[in-house]
Amino acid sequence: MAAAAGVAASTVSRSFTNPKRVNQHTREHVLAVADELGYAPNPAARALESGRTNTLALLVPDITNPYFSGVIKGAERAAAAAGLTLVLGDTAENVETEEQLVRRLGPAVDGFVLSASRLPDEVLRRAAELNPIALVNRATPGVACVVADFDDGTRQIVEHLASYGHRSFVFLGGPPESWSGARRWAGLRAAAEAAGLSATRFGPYVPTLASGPAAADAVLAAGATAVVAHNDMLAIGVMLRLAERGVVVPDDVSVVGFDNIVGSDFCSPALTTLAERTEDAGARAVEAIVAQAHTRVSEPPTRVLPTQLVVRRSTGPLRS
Amino acid sequence: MAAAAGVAASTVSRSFTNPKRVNQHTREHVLAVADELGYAPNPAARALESGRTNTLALLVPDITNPYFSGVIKGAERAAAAAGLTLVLGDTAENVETEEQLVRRLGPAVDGFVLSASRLPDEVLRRAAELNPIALVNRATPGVACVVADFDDGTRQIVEHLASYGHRSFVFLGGPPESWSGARRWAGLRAAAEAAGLSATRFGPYVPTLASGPAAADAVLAAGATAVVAHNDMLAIGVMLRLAERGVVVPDDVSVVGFDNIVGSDFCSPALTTLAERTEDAGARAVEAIVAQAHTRVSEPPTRVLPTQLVVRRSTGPLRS
DNA sequence: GGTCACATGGCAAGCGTTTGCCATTTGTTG
DNA sequence: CAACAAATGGCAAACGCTTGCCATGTGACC
Repeated sequence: MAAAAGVAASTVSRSFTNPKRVNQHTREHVLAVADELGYAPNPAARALESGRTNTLALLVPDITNPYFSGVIKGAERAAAAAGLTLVLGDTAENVETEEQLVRRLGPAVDGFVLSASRLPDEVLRRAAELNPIALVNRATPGVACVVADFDDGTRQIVEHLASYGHRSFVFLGGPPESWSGARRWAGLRAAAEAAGLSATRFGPYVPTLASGPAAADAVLAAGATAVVAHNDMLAIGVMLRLAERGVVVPDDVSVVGFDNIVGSDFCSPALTTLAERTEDAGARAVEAIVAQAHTRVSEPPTRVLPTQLVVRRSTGPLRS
Repeated sequence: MAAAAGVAASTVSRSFTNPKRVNQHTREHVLAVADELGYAPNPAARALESGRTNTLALLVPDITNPYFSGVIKGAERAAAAAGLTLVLGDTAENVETEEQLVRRLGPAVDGFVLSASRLPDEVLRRAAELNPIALVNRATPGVACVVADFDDGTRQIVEHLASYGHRSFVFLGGPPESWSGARRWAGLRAAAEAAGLSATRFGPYVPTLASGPAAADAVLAAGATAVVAHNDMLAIGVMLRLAERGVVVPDDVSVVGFDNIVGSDFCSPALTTLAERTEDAGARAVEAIVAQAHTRVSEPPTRVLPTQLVVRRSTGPLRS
């Protein structure tokens, strides 16, 4: 390339990265030749020198889970806006896979967004020393994170149920390792106490459609009038089973989910659910990493994103 | 790293890439030290030397569209199995964005998987000269591709409707630029002719829930007894509107979708839809690229993946 | 014991950029 | 017109790894 343009490699380099350092005329010529040759600076060589790869990795437990689609999209958009390339990794809900990916990708990226990470605090802390890291819906001291406001969200849920006259509800728990699952239950319990409701936790359940029958049967056996499920998939699975058993939602039982996934709007009845701003979360996490790249601070910020209860047809008044 | 292990850099390198070239004992020691130090070879430096980045890019029109989740997951899995890193790009259903991404990522990756590409044949051909490319659900001469068997799939749909006594159906078309949309309609028309049914095409519609009302109303106005929608989201949108207007599916109108997305199983009534093997498609596309990296052939293969009609409750006998 | 093949480790030359430093040219100022 | 500063381009080192080549050590075979 340098030869083709009749200049030194350094001039080509500066034409791309440091315009003011070369004569405008020269620069135009270089760029013209580059365009003609379809030339673009080799990113690997660039990375070698600078140590910066202009690449970010986003790790999620399950790419196909629609809940993470929002995070992915938001991160992708923010990364593109910052001129960064996004590498996507699927940890298969598996701690070893996650750790391995962090290790393997480490030298190849400028930072990690870890969504719903299962990594122990200790491992996270160590990884954060090597690469900028931002957590989504997971918190650990010393690492930047973006979390949904579950305290407020769960309060909204409880008050919504209370306003319909419910005096108690059942929480169908998800995976025990889930940080957000723990936050949800803690929030629900606190809000229930504040509102004078009684809350019971069932489970843990694998939060999928397939767990619906077992969970629904447990709910019926307990004679509950309201159910809050770990996520929408489980909530929908429960509703399917309830319908099968002739139980009417919301007349007999009210059902609430978490996540507001695609489908929670068109299942039957449409599901009342707590919506998180997942795209925002992904974008903020990327921004946090970009900020860290500039200036590392000892105690990175925790951002709390608002949540909103989307009220649909799956909740209703307590049958008197 | 070399210093820490007390060997030369070349020995470290060979310990990782060329085990037989190093004494097993030495190698174990090197790997042990590497593990202790959390060391991993710098991919950028590796890429510089070899020109291979061990990275693949997957471009999809919309990451959040559940239809592509399968392709992403399949590609991710196949890439991981081949020791490749997957870079994900969202083209935002936009030709310029797609072209720009291909250009920008080109030197940084060993190949592209382009899912539902909107790029003109000419551009694709040119890009394929620079990087190995595999297309998913898009075909163009000279480029490897993996496509669903729409001819057979549409035949299954038509015969299914015919078996219920339907004598005609309406196809609700999607975006005019969609290659698979064109294949779907061509297949339906051919199958309809073969089976002696009459087929009419409405649209184009933006294939989302939101287009449901317009499409459903057109269907009702035409007095159709069966509808085949461009995809599941549109099909579900139509069903929601039909329910709103008191039309019973499948008693009054049968509805069929494409894609078998998450949610087609729990919408009401559950949707009869043509399932593609999207994970397989993603995996096969990655494999095609890996194969090309070894040996470039003049006319790369087209792989056709079977499709299967998933019959659920949204289709039924013609009301007599 | 002498030869030879083979196993193994080190040396050093790149790979394509970036960047600090120097040389040259051009323009400015007193 | 001298002296100096600014603009601009080139040179060369460095980034961390791979790999061809060479040096050394070891055992086998005659």
